[in-house]
Amino acid sequence: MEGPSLHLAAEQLKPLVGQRVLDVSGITLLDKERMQGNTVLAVFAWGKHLVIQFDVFALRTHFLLFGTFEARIDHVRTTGDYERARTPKLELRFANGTLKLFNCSLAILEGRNVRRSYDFAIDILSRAWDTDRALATMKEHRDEQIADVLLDQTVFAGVGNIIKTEALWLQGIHPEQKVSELSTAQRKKLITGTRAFSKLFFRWRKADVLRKNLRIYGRKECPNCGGPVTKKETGKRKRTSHWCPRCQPR
DNA sequence: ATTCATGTTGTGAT
DNA sequence: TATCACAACATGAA
Repeated sequence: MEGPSLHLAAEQLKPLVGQRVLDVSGITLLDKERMQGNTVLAVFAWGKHLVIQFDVFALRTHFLLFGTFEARIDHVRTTGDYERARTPKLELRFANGTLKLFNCSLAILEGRNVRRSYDFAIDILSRAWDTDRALATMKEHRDEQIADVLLDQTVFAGVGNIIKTEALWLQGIHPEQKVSELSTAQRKKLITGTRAFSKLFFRWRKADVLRKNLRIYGRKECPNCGGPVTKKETGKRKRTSHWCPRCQPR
């Protein structure tokens, strides 16, 4: 799950703020009983994290590759997911609804305001996003492939393989290009383009029309030139990249 | 039936 | 010390 999906989740779960946890269950090994009777003080997303703040601690969820959640608040189903029979890792019941978290990595963060421990300047979807900062951090990775740097959560928190792939295609940049081979203008355009695409991703995801709007990810032909798309694991991260060798020359 | 995938962390070998 | 391959987690869609 990429950043925009987490920001959407946080938006959907806002009605839980002020609600008290009436019941806790699930197969997590965390001390989940701590949440029993506790009130949700805030819900927010940072990068690929979803954070639910309680009084003196917070619950941090990372959905990794296979994670999903299901929420019904005021009888409204807030995800496109269907009812799942399997046991949630964690289930929280409130007076106004229920939240189920599946196949995710959970952690308890100590603190009354863990939001302060997150640096929102590197969250691709945050209002606090700092392009100059990203430009500067990028320089510290000049020998790495750009596809690897885009996935680096300490540089572009929230960017995942789809955003990476689409953003590179939109800018006509080959995923295996090294940062040092890109001009400053190219880097700037890539950064602002990645952020702009992330916002589109959010909008499409919300309207459940993401897949059909992806132009190169998972495609066989380049929508720009009609040529064949190359699909290959790239970089030290060995994540799949799709690119058009004609429109994204090395 | 098999393979692949919107991801990260930890371990042990080199 | 750094880097790397690999494992582990765990499920749905094609």
